[in-house]
Amino acid sequence: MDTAVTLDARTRLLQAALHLVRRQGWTATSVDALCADAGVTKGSFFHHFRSKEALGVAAAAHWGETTGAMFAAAPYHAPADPAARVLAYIDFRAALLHEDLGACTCFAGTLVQETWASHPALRAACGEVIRAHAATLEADLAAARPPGAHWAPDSVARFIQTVLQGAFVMAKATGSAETIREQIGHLRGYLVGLMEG
Amino acid sequence: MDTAVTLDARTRLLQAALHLVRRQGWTATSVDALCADAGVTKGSFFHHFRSKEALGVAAAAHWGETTGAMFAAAPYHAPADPAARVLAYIDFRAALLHEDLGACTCFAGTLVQETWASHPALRAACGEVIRAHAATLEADLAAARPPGAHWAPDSVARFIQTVLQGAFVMAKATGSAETIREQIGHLRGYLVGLMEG
DNA sequence: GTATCTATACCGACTGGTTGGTATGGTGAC
DNA sequence: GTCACCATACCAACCAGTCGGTATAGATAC
Repeated sequence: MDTAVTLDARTRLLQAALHLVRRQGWTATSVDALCADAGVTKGSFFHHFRSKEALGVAAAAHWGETTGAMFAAAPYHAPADPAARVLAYIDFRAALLHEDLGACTCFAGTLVQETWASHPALRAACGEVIRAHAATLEADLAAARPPGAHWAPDSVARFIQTVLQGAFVMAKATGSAETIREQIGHLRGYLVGLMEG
Repeated sequence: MDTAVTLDARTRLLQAALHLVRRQGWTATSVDALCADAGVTKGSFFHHFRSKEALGVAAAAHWGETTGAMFAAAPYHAPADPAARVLAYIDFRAALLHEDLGACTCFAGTLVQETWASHPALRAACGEVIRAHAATLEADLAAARPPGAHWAPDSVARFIQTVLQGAFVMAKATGSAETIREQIGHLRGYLVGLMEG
């Protein structure tokens, strides 16, 4: 028993990265702080990761895997109508929100905003995670697209992520997660308009 | 002559902050780097600013003033129809884009994403700059709102900023400013739908 | 059974360099 | 003189990363 609490050091470091980087940013999160949060020593850190950047790349992949599994198992796939599934995804994203912005905002979006110009490997890893998540919406959007509509499913999938990422920034600026809910409402209205033809 | 090049040290430091923070982020931009970029010494830095954080607050205000003056003087206010003015603003934002993301993305959005939890003064300064810019759109949106429409001008003004901020994050993730243009296209379509009633 | 070998996981003191910030001194305008 | 402005030298704390070493477990040999 107890295996859920006693994770291996590598996984604890990845979780510490998600925890601290979402709250403090990448540069402000030191290797020592990551080790303290994970309850491991510096020797252990550099045994598992060649560098701080390598941990960041692995953490982005870890973020993609854990959130990917969570979304794959979520109930919004249930409706028979593809347009209803898209809107159920939007409502599911809204239901995930709470006032602790450090726990409900996007790790990849936060990380890439800070490292896009200086750390190409981190930029690529974050870009891939966001692209892959957006891609999971394309099939439902394509099926929900009225004949003759002037929009592309992949472009709308990116727009959904754009609004979410922007809402996270705006929420951090206003200090309240309520901002995100408001913006998701506008996004929902736009999608309804697109899909009802 | 030559006054445009020989700005005072304080202004050069503020411009250095805009230049470096937009490309490297807040924590990764050191006081020494700011001084080197501005061509001043550390003594001068701490003569004009009590701390690095104080420079950040002043830089956010400087960003609000310079961009505010630029938008106030922009041609998108010309159309007689308020809905046309809103769409002209959107098109103006699109026209400002180019491939150098470090020069066409938002200083306040970049800064607040990194400092919202750890530097309350910076968070407040960035939040105010973004709020003030969004507020400049409210009058035109209110005038363009069809009678009986179910949207609030201030909320839509925030949505416009949300999409722009999100598009900047997505552009950094994909590595191309073309992403921003695509997202602004969706935003334009949503606004047309809202304003034509 | 046990001695030996090998690989993985982990530890924490240490290093060279950087950080934000300070102390102090100079210099030109009024 | 004095005061705003700037320069230089300096500091303690902190940074990412290194290094010599230990602990443990499984495989192989005899």
